[in-house]
Parts: sequence; structure tokens; C-alpha cells
Amino acid sequence: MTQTQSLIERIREAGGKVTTQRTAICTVLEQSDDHPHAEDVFQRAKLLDSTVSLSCVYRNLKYLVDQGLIDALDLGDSKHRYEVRRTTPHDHLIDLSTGDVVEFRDAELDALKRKVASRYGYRLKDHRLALFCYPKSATT
Amino acid sequence: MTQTQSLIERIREAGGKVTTQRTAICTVLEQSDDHPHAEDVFQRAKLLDSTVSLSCVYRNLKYLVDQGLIDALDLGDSKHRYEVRRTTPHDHLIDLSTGDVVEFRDAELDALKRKVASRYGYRLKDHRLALFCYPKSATT
DNA sequence: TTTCTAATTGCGAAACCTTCGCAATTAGCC
DNA sequence: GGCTAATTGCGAAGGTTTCGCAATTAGAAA
Repeated sequence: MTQTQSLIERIREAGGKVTTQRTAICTVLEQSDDHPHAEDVFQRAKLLDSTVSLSCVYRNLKYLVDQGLIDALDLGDSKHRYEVRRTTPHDHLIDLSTGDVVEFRDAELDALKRKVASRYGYRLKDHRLALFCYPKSATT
Repeated sequence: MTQTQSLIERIREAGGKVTTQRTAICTVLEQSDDHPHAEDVFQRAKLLDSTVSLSCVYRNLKYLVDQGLIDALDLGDSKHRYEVRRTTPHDHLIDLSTGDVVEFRDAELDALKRKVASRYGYRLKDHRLALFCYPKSATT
């Protein structure tokens, strides 16, 4: 029961097969903190294992999402972006002047989301919050 | 300066042309409160004007978004969904057991979003919040 | 080690949503 | 009515994602 198990370790425990392609893809995801989309993952994984194909990347991303090991994000553009799921959920702030993505977490905000859901008779299962912002200093 | 101007009235004021197709599309949007996607709008608009084409729908949706008259939403699936923009912004709660979309607004939540953005040195320009929920009574 | 089987892969094709190019039409203005 | 630029329909093309199928391979069993 390691504190931080790697994706591959968790796949193995779950009975998934550990292929070289899957290993490369997981390594890429663990080493990327920039919310890469499928094509990004593909390009980076090819450097680790030249046999990785694009459809293999898509299949593994889907597999990992289904396993609950990574999350698919919708950050405004038409492509899905991915990140390894961490124990602490968080939201995203998109810098409209640079495209940078800032991760944040706010307990008060989390509580309020649940409270609002409850007010309407619901129990919060999941959520997506993206804040699109400009730097304070910017004029636009 | 009518309280509630129709989309077509606002298009005319802005100098846009009022075609039968555009009128049908705007009528559909104004009569739909279920956040239709492009194909939905197309099917409904065809009933009002059989000459409406799918590309015309896409072009007009884009046009209306650019004009700030409607909003494009990302509610989890891969398609854009649309709604007439109202004076009061709001967020969305998705009922995972039925797929229903509940609109809500919470001033405290709005203020907190701005506060969080500010904490990171940003000014909130826009945001997307979707709460995925189950009814309180549901077991899952 | 060898064998077996189901999971996984590569490839290309296809599906899906959306945009585009271009010639034809049309709304709004003179 | 006639002019002009905006708008349209059509089909093609674009971009992202999925799928079908035969070939490969990881992991288990012998």
C-alpha cells in the first residue's frame, strides 16, 4: 500500500496487461503536468516507444478514464485534455492571455457546490469548474 | 428599448440580414429551453422552414454566439449545446439519472469565483460550472 | 520452457461534429 | 426595378475520436 502508486502498478493490480505501449503512455501522463491532449500524449509516447500508435493512445486514454485513473478535461477547445487523477480534486483557471492552466482548490467553493446541489434536491457526484480569466494587470 | 427584445429584432438593429432561415433558427432557440445542440436546432427549424440546411444552422449558431446573443455550452457530451443569453448568467446542474439540466444561480458562488480568481492574480472574464448530481433519494 | 488464450496492438477506414469553398440566391438600400 | 454585399445550399473537407480485423503479445497454466 504505497502512498503514491504508479499508474502501471495500479493497472497490474487491477489485472490489466502491462504492455510497452501502455507503459510509455502512462509514463508520459505521469511526467506531464500541462494537461496534454491525445496528440500530445502520442508525440511524447513515441519518444519512449516508437511502436506506439495514435489509436493505441486513444484506447489507453479511454481505458484509464474508465478505470478512474485519469480524468478527461474540457477546457474550452475542442480536444479532450488529460491529467492523472489525484486524491484531491481541483478546478482549473485558464489564463486567456497565454492559454496557461492554473490548478486550484478552494474548500469554501467545494462546500458551496454541494450546498447548491442540495438546495435543489441533489447530491453532488462530480463537477467541472473552469474559470476563464485575464491577469489583473491586463487591459483587456 | 423593449424589455425583452427578440433575437431577430436585435439582429436587425445590429444591421444583420433577416432571412427566413435565420428567423426560423432564432424562433427555435427562443422556444427551446432544453439546451438543444446543432442537430436539434436543425430538425426543429426545418419544421418552420423546410429550406434550412444544417450548415446554415451551424453558421447562424456561430453568428449568434459571436454577436453575444446566445451561449454555447459544454455539458459533458461532445456536442455544443446552445441557449439564448439572458441578462442573468447562471450555471448548470445535470441530473445523472435522467439527463435533465437544471439551471441555477447563486450569488455567493459567483462572488467566490471572482474571489478565487483574484487570489491567483486574475480577473474573472467568464466561467463554466457544471454540477453532475444524483437525486438525494437515489441510491447510486 | 512451452503452450494457450484473451487482451492488446497497428493499420486503415469510418464515424462524428463542425467548418469551408463556391456558385446561386436574396435582403436591404438606392 | 436594380445593385451589392450578406447569406444560403450543397458537397467536400477538416479535425478529433472510434471501430473492425487480423496480427501480436502478456500473463497464466502446464
